[in-house]
Amino acid sequence: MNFESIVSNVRNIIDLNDEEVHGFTSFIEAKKFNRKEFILMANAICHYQTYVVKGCMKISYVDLDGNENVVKFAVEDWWVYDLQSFITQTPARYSIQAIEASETFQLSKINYELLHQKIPKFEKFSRIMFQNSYIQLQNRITQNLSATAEEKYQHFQEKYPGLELRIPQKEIAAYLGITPVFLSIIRKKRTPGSFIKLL
Amino acid sequence: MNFESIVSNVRNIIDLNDEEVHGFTSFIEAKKFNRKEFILMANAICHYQTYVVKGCMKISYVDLDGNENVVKFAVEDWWVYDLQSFITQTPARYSIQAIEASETFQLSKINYELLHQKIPKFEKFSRIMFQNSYIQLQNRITQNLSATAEEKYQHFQEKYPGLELRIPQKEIAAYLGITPVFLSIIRKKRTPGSFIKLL
DNA sequence: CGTCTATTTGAATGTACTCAAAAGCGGTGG
DNA sequence: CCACCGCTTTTGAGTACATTCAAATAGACG
Repeated sequence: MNFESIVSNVRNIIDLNDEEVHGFTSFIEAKKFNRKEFILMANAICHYQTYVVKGCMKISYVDLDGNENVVKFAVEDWWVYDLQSFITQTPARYSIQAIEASETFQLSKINYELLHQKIPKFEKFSRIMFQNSYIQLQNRITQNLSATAEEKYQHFQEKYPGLELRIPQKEIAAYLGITPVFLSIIRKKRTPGSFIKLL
Repeated sequence: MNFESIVSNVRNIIDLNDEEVHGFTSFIEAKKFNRKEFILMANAICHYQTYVVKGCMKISYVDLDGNENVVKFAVEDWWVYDLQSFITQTPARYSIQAIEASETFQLSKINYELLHQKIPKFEKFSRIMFQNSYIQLQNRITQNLSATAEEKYQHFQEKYPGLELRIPQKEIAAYLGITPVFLSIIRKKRTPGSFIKLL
């Protein structure tokens, strides 16, 4: 099992000696998901924090009109979970689903508590994770209030470089809050006839 | 000084005996603000958590196009502060301004730390405040992604009952992410000619 | 190869914005 | 108390942005 990426992800936030690294890795479990497999379904309890080693997930909900809205994508080196459900162990508002076949590490709620008891400095890690989630949400709000669909698409590309080549367009449309049809039009507009111009 | 409302606000989340109530109230300061006065300006450090006893505040930012976007209103019994700036003591992304003449209680960052040392159960209070802020943000995102301006206005009315009668319409428009002109049209449409129909 | 889903294209429609002008409203000073 | 000033709200016309619906095309997978 290769813990390299997840350990360095944690070490970006808190220092860990070798013993602590071993303590941490003994609490996490490797798990693979197939394309389209659900990690969490809405209204279930979120039992895991999931770290994506390889692949892509989406966290989303279906609104009253039946439209799916994607809150965020989680690609390599991202964490994903329904924060509220995980912390309070109440039914999740969101579902989490693999868009690509994915490899993950998961930290269960039980091990999460044990980890904090055993290595108290993970309090800081969790607090910063929480803060970062909050800041990410804020950024989405500030952008959605003001930006046009085209600007939002550009933000998406900057936030998730290359992801537009990996996943279906309708997932991106659900993230941007626009229809797949309109996203198609935007993308066409953004592709100047670069090839033809060379003739 | 009447601490009744703020103490019951805290007691909705954690139990406090009389001694703890006294400890808490000794850390907070009453402060009044005039209409249009700034509690916090963007790029300054947020030194206070502010609890609104009476009046109305807005927390907002100005985007690149020069448009003001209101993140939330704080009326009676609401807390308002730039969470990120307060916790990390870094420059604020948002500014906070009184819309009505307002009476508040403020908890400074320094007293916030002392309070947590002296009465550790305030850890829980802060954690829940944080969670609630997070959930509020989530709700805004989920609504903004899917709802039309008219639906958003309805949500606003449900979230802040009667507030549309107290504050200028342009503030509401800035909250909804639409122009004041368009909000005027929406409101007209939502007022069926009830009086005339009676004739 | 056939089926199913995703994407593209076009026309018609709806939603929200800009600009400009007029009307309303609150405060201030004479 | 009234007149005036500045700011907010309303109204209308024209425009831009984004959606719906339907049909055609392209891709993915067994």
